[in-house]
Amino acid sequence: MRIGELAALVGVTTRTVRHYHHLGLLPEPERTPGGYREYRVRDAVLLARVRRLAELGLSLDEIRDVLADDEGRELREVLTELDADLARQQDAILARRARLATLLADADLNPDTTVAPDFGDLLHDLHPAGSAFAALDRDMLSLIDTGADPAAREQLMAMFRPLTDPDARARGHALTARMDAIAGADPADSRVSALAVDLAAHLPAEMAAAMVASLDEAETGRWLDLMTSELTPAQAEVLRLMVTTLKERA
Amino acid sequence: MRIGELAALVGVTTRTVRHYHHLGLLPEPERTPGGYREYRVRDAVLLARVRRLAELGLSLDEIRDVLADDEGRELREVLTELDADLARQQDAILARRARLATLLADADLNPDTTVAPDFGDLLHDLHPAGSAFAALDRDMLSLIDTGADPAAREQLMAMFRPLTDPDARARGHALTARMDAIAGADPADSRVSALAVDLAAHLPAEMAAAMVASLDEAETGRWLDLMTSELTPAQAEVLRLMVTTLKERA
DNA sequence: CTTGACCTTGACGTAACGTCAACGTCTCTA
DNA sequence: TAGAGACGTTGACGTTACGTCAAGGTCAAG
Repeated sequence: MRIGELAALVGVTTRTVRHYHHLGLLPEPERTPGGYREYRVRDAVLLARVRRLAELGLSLDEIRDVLADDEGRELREVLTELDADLARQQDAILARRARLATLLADADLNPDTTVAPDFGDLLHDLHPAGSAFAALDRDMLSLIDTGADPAAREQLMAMFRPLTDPDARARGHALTARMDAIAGADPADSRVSALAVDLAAHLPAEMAAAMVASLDEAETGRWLDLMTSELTPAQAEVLRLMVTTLKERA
Repeated sequence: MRIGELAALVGVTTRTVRHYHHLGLLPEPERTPGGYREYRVRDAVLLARVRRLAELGLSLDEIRDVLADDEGRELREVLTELDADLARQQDAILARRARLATLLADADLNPDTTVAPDFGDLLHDLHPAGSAFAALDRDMLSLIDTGADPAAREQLMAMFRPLTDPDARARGHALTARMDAIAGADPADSRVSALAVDLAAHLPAEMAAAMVASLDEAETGRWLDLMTSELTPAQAEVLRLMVTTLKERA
């Protein structure tokens, strides 16, 4: 038997056979005077055994270990471990398909794949279009959202619910407009401190508490720096003053 | 923000971020005078979006296509296709775990992973140890077994059942011994033709029919050549004569 | 001024083969 | 007997999504 026939017999390519030779998974057979590998039935059996293990999902390295280890107890260990690994993969696929299903069901309503559907709607409603500050705020919130686990996200949504009421939304839009208006103002402008106080008053109590608390945690405390570094001096000052106000209130 | 902070924020490594730059999945930000990449919140949002799609199982190439395509209809297509792919993977894992389970359940009884457990037992019983001919025959049969689908394998097992009866096994062992005995004989030896006739008589009718039929099929017809090429001239002659006898009987 | 943490580009390594390239061998046929 | 076509040989690069050095530059703190 030459290599093509062996490969066809076992259902692999000749490249695969040579690869297994190279890795030492299959012994090199005798050569004909012309240099061709000459296989016998035994080689086909050995190759078929390697394929069986490979199709179970073992890596070629693992297969070599198993074959070297006199096929005793090593095999059970590896197979058991492999089964556990497959179980994990099953769970992972299940989770991914679940996320896919909600995404697909919602894709028509909400073409923004950045963020969970419900939270995406919320962000979309909350802020007026065409505002640089609103864009930044939306980015920050969607970032926080993507980094959160489902429980934390639910908590986050709950905190925002008071702001989705029509009256609150109108007040929010007005505040956003004032933030845009002072973009070029002096940080000492009297409108700056006034806006900070009004913003602090506008935030629901729970949200204010969460924001203050987050400032002391290394992982979440950076949001204020991140935002101020992308705002004008006056706008940054508004945020800093607002946080000060929130702290005093706590 | 510098690259390390961005990466930590989104939960990836800096290498990943640079990789995405290289592939054009994430725009290169401005550089500081020192040559450092300087990121803004928007970049974190873009990176998070890429990660979301990647974690769903899209390849980076697919992600680039999706992002380039104005996020319209392309996304639905890819996601639907991905879901089908995941479903197939689930089935594959399920099948592998099933095979694993039977292997694990049987591994103590039968340490031979070359062949299905039940068929392995059968082969082990059928032939005496220490016979070159028996070894070759076992190899051939296990090869045929690994190449067969479950239905064909069941059929195969059924054909062998008559040979597992104690009397039949004793007769089979005697025939194997005779085959070994004539290894060095002349192909014209009278024991050769006698053994061929006795072998033909020993085979169950169904098996004989299957063997004769297989000779005319390109895929399965090679078994005779494979075996004779690994036997002594006299033994090969026995097989050829046996096949002739079977053909005449049909 | 040094240290240490962070950044830069460049390049090789991973798993399991697929896919040329450049060239020899074998078998069949004209 | 010569040529064609099928098949074999080794060698090396491509694939995926980064991990992991290497060799060096930048920056804040002590």
